[in-house]
Amino acid sequence: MHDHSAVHEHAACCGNATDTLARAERLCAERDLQFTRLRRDVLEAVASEAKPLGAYDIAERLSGQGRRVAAVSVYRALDFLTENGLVHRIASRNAFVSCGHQHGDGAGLVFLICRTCGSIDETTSPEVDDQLDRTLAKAGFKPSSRILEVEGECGSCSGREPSP
Amino acid sequence: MHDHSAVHEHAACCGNATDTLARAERLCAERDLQFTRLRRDVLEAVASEAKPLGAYDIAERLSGQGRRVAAVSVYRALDFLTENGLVHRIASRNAFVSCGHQHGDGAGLVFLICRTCGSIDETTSPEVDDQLDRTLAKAGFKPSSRILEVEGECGSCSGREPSP
DNA sequence: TCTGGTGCTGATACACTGTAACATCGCATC
DNA sequence: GATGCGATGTTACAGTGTATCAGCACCAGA
Repeated sequence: MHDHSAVHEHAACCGNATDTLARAERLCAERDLQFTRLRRDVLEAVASEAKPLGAYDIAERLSGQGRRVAAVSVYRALDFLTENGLVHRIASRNAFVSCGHQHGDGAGLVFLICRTCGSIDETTSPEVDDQLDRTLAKAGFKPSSRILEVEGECGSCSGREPSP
Repeated sequence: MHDHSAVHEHAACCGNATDTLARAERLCAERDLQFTRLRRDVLEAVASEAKPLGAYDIAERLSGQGRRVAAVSVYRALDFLTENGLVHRIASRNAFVSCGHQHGDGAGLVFLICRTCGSIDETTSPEVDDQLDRTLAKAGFKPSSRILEVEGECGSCSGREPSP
């Protein structure tokens, strides 16, 4: 069903897809939102990859076997999922990853994008948030949302020799 | 030639376009690079707006009067300008702004994008950089580049009443 | 039960963003 | 002049995202 030959071996991978789905289901029940089949399938597709997926990739994965999922439907599902914090958009890649954490809604996320294996990790850093808030206040700027994405090499890949 | 009816009144605007061009000329001379007409025109277009411009916007502005500038040419010019730090790409908008500062090449920039007037300011913050480096080190991640973009309301706009 | 509204999905079309490939031009160098 | 190189022009196309309208399920209320 899905390719495991790649380099990544993140905890965030496949094993957690079911967790993510369960959490989503709970959250939607709490907020009285519909966790429909399409939304579930889109979330599952995203959650089963540590790499970010494009909307068209997702559409392709969900299509086949007599089912056709158009990209536009995927976008709508992704809008829903991002609004509810279940999925994050990676602006620098025009792609999406499932949210691995249960952070408070307001938490400032840092995305770590590995150039070598293509995987994405997310962290939070209150210290960075603090300093950033201070910087913004000094500039007289009232933030409402922010994007912080770092490209580089992840721990697993820098431990490994670069492939020849 | 260009619309001044808008809300913004940033110092970064129009008056500085000539400064930016002069700096670009100097920099290209130093590095033995060609500062061609197209590159100059693209930079001028970007520098004369505090708002980020899309590549197709730029192409449109440069076209007319018997001249036709295709978007692909604009992209090439933008590649050149971004590689040399004269222009920055705003990932969250798929758009470009001219670089207002003379920061060292490695400096971590923070882009402040105003939702109300659409203008973009840029700052740097060594403190944020410090904390971010620390966070990345803790995660075992070696950064090579990063994006930090904040959306919100700029000082001039939050002083002003919201338009009805 | 019927009816109307609301929210989700399907489908088509289209706009915007970005790249590939090849031809041409100008310029420096040999 | 011949050659090579970088920049630009041109066309075509791939990838990303939105607008719009139609159908469908489901629920509330008459």
